[in-house]
Amino acid sequence: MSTLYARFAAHLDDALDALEREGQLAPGVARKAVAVEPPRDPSHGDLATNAAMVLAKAAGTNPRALAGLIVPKLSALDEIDSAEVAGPGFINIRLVPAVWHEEMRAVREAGADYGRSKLGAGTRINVEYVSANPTGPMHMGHCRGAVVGDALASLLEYAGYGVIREYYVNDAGAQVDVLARSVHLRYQEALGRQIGEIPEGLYPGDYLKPVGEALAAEFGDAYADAPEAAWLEIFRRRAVAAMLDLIRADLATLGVHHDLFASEAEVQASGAVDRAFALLADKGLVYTGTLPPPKGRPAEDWEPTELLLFRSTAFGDDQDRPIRKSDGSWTYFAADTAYHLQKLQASDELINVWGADHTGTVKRTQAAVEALAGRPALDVKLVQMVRLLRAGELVKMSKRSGSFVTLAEVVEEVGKDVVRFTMLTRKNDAQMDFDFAKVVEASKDNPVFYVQYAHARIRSLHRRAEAAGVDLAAEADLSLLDADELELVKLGAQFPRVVEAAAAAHEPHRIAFYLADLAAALHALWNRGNDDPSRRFLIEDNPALTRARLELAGVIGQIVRNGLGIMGVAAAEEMQ
RNA sequence: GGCCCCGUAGCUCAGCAGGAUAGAGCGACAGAUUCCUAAUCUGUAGGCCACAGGUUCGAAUCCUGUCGGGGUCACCA
Repeated sequence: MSTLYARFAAHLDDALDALEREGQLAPGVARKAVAVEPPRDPSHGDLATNAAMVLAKAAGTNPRALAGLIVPKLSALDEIDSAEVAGPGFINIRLVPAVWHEEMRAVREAGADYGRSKLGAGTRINVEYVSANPTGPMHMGHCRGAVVGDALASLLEYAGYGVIREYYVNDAGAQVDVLARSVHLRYQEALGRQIGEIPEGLYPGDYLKPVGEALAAEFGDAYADAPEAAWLEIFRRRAVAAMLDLIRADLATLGVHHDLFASEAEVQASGAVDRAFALLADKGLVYTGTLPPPKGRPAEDWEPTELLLFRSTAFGDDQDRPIRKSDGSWTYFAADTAYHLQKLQASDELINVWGADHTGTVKRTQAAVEALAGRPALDVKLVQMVRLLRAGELVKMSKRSGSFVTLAEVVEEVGKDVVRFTMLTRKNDAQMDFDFAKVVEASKDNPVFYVQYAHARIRSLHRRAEAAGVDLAAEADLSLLDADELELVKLGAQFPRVVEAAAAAHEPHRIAFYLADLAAALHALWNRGNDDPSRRFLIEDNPALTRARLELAGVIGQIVRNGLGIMGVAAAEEMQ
């Protein structure tokens, strides 16, 4: 299925070919900058192209003159009602209504696939998101990344990419040892020991109690008084597995499911790190050296140390990065590099969705990927903080007391669909407020509600039509639709374009904004029926007109569903 | 101090890989609304796109610098 815009780009191409044959245009001039787009101002028509302005210089003429040559070729097409030169040399094109009727049939025919694209051409792309440390349940800090990553993955699938949804489990560092110790305490507690206050530095949350109980049931008191070395490894494994179960359950309430959970410990144990740096050493990118002292702060305890370094500055990083600590073990960065190599083996492109606090590590990671892949293959989407508000008041979260707001609580309170939609109402790198009261408000200022309402309205309309005996499968005479109604079709017809642009930019929020626009246009059309009953969708004594308008509603409903589907939001059949 | 992100209407934010007179919602102002097509509607006002240069037919968008706001600077994960 080619989009309407691609089709007219092809028509334009044909016109330019013809001009070349006629000697009006030098052959072989690059047309890369030529665009066929909907003009921003609808009064300029349905489509506009900048072809004449872009090509005028190469044609040795001025834009308006060249446009004057292109226009007759386009005007000759049946699908084009008029084409005219405008402004500095734009060509504005108006299409005959039949084009829009045809597009409506295309929506009906493609159904849930309307808007799907071959843009990705099967390119394999790995989206890594969430990757929260496996030390406890998900809290709201993880939520935005989870939704953005998941929607981005769906968007890319819709645009024709082969997508892997991946979660990197940081199960190798110091904090999972802390987790194991915390669990050991809960284990002792389950055995009836007095443990008193949870010491500073351990995880105090109650969610570790069941893990301790399970270990008590499994091992009895075998490890109760044993030295740490005897139990650390096994407790860590059990605890991480339990935390991942928690996390998976939390993510499931959001409708987020990963294809793959990759273990940092396994990456380290498998020898992948050695292999990755052997590769980089072959390229001359590994050396032993000394880093400059830290900048900004005066560092009294800093002393120059020889370390094994990766030459990330060769790829734009600010300084080279250590790959081995002075105790000989790999740094986090080293393991991360090996992990990215692992991902590259199954994918052509990588995307990491990270919290904004990881800003500082973007360059080195991209440097490592570029070194390994031979080209820049990693895009990093940083998601900014979400402030939680309750009726305008900031909800305080304290890590120390463990009184963070969990993801599960929020989903429980406002629902999965509201959370997901709301998280996509800002672009990823803008800060966001999440107000419990506002996100569930049933009013026009709440895009979540307004989009759902639009869909529910359409469904309710169809239900009533069916009850009144209208045959929704019957052929509709779309020529009965008026200009305002066709405007709505035109907006709907932009959906495939929006999908492609959003996918290319890795920006799922664009779908949400588009749906809000589409919903507003639908409501506006609907509201005309308040003043003028003849413009309602159901006209009792005019079955043909009713049928055409119902078809329009159905088409818009389909597009809303498809857009919401990408966002992972269920379309409402009715409002409450 | 280095690097990254941000600066668009009074507020909250869009602005589609450079396009024509810069948009939406809220708020303000002026009207409409005894409607089960309900959870409002119509219209108006409001802008030096932080600032200064540059690139070009054309810049909110790309480049450089300045100012202002935020984030980040580990052999941590």
